Amino acid sequence: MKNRTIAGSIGSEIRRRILDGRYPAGSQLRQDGLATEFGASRIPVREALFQLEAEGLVRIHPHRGATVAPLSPADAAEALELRGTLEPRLLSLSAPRLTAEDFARADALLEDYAAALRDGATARWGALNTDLHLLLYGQAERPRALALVGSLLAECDRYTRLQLSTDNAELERADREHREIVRLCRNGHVSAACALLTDHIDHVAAALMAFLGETSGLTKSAGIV
Amino acid sequence: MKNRTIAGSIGSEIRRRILDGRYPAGSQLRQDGLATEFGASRIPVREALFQLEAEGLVRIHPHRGATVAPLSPADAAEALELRGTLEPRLLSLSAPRLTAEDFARADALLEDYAAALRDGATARWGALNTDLHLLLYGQAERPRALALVGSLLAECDRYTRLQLSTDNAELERADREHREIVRLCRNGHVSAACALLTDHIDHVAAALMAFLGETSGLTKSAGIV
DNA sequence: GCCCGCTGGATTTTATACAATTTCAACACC
DNA sequence: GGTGTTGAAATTGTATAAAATCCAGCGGGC
Repeated sequence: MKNRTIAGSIGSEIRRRILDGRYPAGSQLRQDGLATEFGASRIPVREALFQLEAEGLVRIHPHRGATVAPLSPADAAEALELRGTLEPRLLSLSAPRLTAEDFARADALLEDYAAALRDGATARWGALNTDLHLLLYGQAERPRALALVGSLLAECDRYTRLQLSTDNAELERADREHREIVRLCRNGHVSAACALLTDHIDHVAAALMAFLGETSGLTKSAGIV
Repeated sequence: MKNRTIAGSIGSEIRRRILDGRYPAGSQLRQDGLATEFGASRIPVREALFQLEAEGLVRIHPHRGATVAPLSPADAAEALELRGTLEPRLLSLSAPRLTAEDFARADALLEDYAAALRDGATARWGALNTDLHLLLYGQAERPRALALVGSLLAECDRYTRLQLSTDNAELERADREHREIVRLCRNGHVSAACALLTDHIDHVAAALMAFLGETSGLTKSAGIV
């Protein structure tokens, strides 16, 4: 997964650190510091920041520097609302065309997911969740929507990571629902799978909103590692 | 609308030229040429290209240069499908909250639109259409979806511009539908406005698909000025 | 005849150096 | 005491130049 260009690899690393929380929401990203940290010049760093801004993870204020995109309940709600609109539609298109190989990969991802769950490796959870969702929509032949959903999943992971630091039960529920969705798709019950997917996203949204609501100081909790 | 940074203004200019068709789909965008053309260095050009890639107007192949994103019927269909999914939802949220000032601006845009129609100034059409649509969704409080729809509208303009070079009747129909949508919103008939908007987008999609289908060689017609 | 590796040229990518802009704190002034 | 201004420091934005990469064409080998 290594990028052929330094800017690309720096961008991947910064993205990972933002999703990790190592670069907290709202924090300044100084080009010079990042450049020396990665042992490169500032220009690849600049390009990486531009790319990340396009993904919505970074905000660039002209002549005032780059900051990690802030977290807000409204933004999380909108991201999940868009996911709820787009993902079931993609699944309904993709599910009938999923191949045996796709299901094999889905099973592997579910296994990794369960292993990460046992090990308490919440760090791996986000990527696995994204991979599984995108895999299920891969046969929809909607590349633009797929890329968009990928970006939305990445951003939702930022919020979910906050939530997971206090509540692990959601992960097991997500695991059960993922397995059931895959099972329904495999057996050809497309509409049932889509309905469950809708419930899945709605529930994630509701749980996340409840979490964000009770921890009223979002900016404070955004600093969690 | 002038950007504070050279990269921003260069990006705006390149975007305009891509939408104009002055940079045809698939054509190479050489950094050196653009830099000398704009009287700047290559670095602002690079940053502008990165930003445009994020908008989907440019594709960057590492170490192989940047090309204008190709036009394909499948891509147009997906863009319009997404618009058909997102825009009615946005309108239903925004329409009840539109202010008198919003309607005044909408009327002004409709006037400009009609003037451009009389003058045969198809060049201005795209921006006016985008402005009107975005204005109608402005009160939805969905910034992410709004930005996404703006990007989709820009891309749809690339296709519509091809179509308009041979068929002007669609513009008048669009004008009538726009006026009716605004009238319905103003009178509080939100669901009717949303239904009409859905039809509006569906019809644009159908007309565009028919046009793209009959001019089988899309790559050829993509070279139209 | 066909495939493979190599070299020349062009283009992108990155590094270094410089200029423009913003920010913040000290300070005079109202 | 509050407010506007002004300077320097820090940071970003841009230009110039060097390094890495890729592609096309060509010659040699099988």
